Amino acid sequence: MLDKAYDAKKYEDAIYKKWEKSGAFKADSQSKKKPFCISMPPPNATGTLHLGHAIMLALEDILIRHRRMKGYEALWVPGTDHAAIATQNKVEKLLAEEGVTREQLGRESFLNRVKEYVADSQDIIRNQIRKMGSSCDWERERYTLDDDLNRAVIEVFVRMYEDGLIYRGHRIVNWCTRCGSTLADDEVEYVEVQTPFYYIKYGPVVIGTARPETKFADKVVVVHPEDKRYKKYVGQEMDIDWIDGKIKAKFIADKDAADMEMGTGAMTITPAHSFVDFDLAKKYKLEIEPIIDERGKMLPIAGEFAGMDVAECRTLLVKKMQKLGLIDRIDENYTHNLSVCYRCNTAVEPLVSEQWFIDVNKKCKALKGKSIKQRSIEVVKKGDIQIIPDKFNKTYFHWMEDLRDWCISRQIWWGHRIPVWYCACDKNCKPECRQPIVSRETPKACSHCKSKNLKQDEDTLDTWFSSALWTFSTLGWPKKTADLKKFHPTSVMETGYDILFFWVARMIIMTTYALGDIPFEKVYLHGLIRDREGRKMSKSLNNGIDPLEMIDQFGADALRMSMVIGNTPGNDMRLYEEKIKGYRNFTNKLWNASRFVLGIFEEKNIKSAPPLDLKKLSDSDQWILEKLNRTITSVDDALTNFRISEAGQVLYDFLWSDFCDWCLELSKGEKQNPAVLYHVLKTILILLHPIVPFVTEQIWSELPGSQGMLINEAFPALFKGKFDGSATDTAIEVISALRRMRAENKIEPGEKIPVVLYGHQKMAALESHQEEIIKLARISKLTLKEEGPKLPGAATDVASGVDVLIPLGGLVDTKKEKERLTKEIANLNKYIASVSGKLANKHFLQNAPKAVVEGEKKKLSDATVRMNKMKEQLAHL
RNA sequence: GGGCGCUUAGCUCAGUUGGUUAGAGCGUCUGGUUUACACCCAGAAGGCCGAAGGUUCGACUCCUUCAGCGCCCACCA
Repeated sequence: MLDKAYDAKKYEDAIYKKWEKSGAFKADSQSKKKPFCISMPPPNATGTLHLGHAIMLALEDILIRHRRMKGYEALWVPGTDHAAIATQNKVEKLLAEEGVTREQLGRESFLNRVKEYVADSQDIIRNQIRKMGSSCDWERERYTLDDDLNRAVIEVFVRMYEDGLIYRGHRIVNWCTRCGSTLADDEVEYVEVQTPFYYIKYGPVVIGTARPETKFADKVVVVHPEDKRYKKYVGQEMDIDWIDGKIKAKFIADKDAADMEMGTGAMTITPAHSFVDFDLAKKYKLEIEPIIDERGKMLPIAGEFAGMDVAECRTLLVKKMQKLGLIDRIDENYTHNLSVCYRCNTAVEPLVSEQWFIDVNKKCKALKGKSIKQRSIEVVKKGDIQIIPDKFNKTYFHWMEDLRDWCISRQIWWGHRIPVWYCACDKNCKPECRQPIVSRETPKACSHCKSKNLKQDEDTLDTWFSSALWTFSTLGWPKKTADLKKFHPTSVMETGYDILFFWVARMIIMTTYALGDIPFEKVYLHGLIRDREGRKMSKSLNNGIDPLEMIDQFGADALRMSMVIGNTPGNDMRLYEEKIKGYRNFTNKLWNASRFVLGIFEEKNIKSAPPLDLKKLSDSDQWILEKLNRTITSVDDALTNFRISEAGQVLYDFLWSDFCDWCLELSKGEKQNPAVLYHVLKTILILLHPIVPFVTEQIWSELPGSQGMLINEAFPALFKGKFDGSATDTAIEVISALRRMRAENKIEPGEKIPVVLYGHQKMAALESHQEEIIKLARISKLTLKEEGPKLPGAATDVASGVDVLIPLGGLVDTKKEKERLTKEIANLNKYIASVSGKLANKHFLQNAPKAVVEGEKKKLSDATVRMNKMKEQLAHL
């Protein structure tokens, strides 16, 4: 016998072990079944999982379990990501607490330290993924730094290099001075800050800047060609007084670069520390002179400020400029967007550096003669990849179209080492020796001078380079594995919309290149989980909810449901304890309904599945089977089409309202049909299993005659037959009316009352449900007639065409009853007016579909009948 | 500056291609130990579906404008 209340903690871990041990999560690449595959977005191997991971695990597990039950060969590949910068930062912080820097430790020891840390994190993460009930194939678990995956990374790099898509170049990049590394464009975030804005006299003009410390080498002034104020200077070269004496400055005009409205309309350019200026410098072939170095210190060109931090330099430089009379004025309330590193929030310094890039515009055979940009846009435009919800298409296209070459080299230690070597022989050797050697294997000697003195590139690859290969590298590529053949392209990529660019877009880029194929057919993007006030959960606000704590309190099933119901793809949701508690209550409801049904089986000594005779069904049996059939259809449809919330909602309502409130209550009598109860309960367990796998599996194990584990059960087929539950609908409406009337007239709930029903056309329905009506409406004596007279002083109502009367004069509050009837008649009047208005409209009759017109006619006649009865009753009171 | 989205009951949110007298959960109120469940049961109150126009026989649903809120991208010398 089941416990009185469901205690998730008591069962979940054991159930998970049983699943895992049984091999139920394992997918077979040799099977004949149609494949369904999800690559789990690999959590960063840094610490613990949060709700963002929890919602991803819940959604993906629901999809996987549903498709598995539907007969697909379902594969869910788990894994973790080395998360280059994030992990390195974490370990650097830990080291800082010990007073050590990574440089002091040296590359090798540092990497060992990181490996230890990652191994610990992975253990924690694996455990947490299991806690959520995730039915992923642990034998296929991967890590982005696994040897196999490293091979895939190198393979792609070398191929891209050979195809000319990867190149090495001196270009302006985003540089984090704290991480000491480049960042990709989308790894830069912007924060609004207030800084002083300086207007500085630059010869005959005044220029505005928030960063005077970058201006030491500015030698060119750009103005708009139409700007009357400055037209006279264009093309001139003149001596002007600058920070360290006179310099020569040139004036040029550019209609795209200069904006007359902005600032003073004149600007000087700083090619080495501004993306826009860098491009301008290229355009006009200007000198590109660095001012700030890679540690964020001023270079010798800054004269007495050399070696200073940027901030310090700025303060002192402004003082100097003031003395020199160069400062025109200072605007103290200037707000602008400061670019910062997405991993450590340090200000990003744009600077020029020699780095590796992926060319996004170069056309290439492997991309069907198109560029990365073109291919990536094409596969979504053509619908090969479908993004859910589709509002993200536009965002995706927009990002792709504006994409600049992707800087992929990082000056950090943790990650995939770039497979490039340089000949370190005497520099006078041969000019060719300065060419990088790009190779799959460590080269033995320089191919030009045969020197064995080779040095590998110190840099590692952007972490997103390796995660971009995730869908296929995890399946064995570049080897032609059975897994790859069976499961790629994967079916769905389910992840948060916040990494659409970082990850999803890059997977599309890399897969269309390396495999000539899409990485996945659908992209399902979930929203962010926020706190009760709609704020992002964060450490600094301390408003985060720990999924493990919630699982401990309410169970994994409850947590899963709370994140999945009432939320649609792409939209953020708020989550808080009461919500999770509500779904804990649901799991308990399911538990108790099962407990009740199982009790009946025990009582009747039912030890195995009782045969269900679909030809001998009471009206109530048909009623619940019809509802169940509808539920099966809509749950299947909803899950197939990624409307996961709807599937959960439909099941919630069916279990609670239809099954518990009515089916089980109606079954507490002589007409109880244990076979029907058995099959309905069994079907409910299967249907609910993808969403709440633990509680359903536990109940399943207690269900007499259930075989094997629920996880392996097939998704239910519809019960065959035409089921008519209309008599039960009538009974339900009559019972509800009686309950309402009792409450309105303040009849004690315990008190049994006499009731008169005039059934009219519904006599048969009422006769067949007398027992249930008497019981559920607490009736002492039921008088059932086809029709009859109004009873003086009786409370009356009409339900489903049946006159419902409670003829106890003393019990009825006549005044209230009059008020109620008057109000209802007024309502009906309005309603009838609107419906008959519609039906009087020629255009409506002409244009509306027949079914709609018929529906309106029925509405009108029903309402009219009801109103007439109400009027009669009112007259009779 | 460009783009996207949201605005429905006190709160959190559903509402499939336009056809409901607009739904759920929580909360509130009235009552309840009835063959599982107080993590429960029965009942009730509560909404001009952000505002104004338009299209349509018909609009919460489609279009336009506006307001408030939010997000993303670009970037301001």
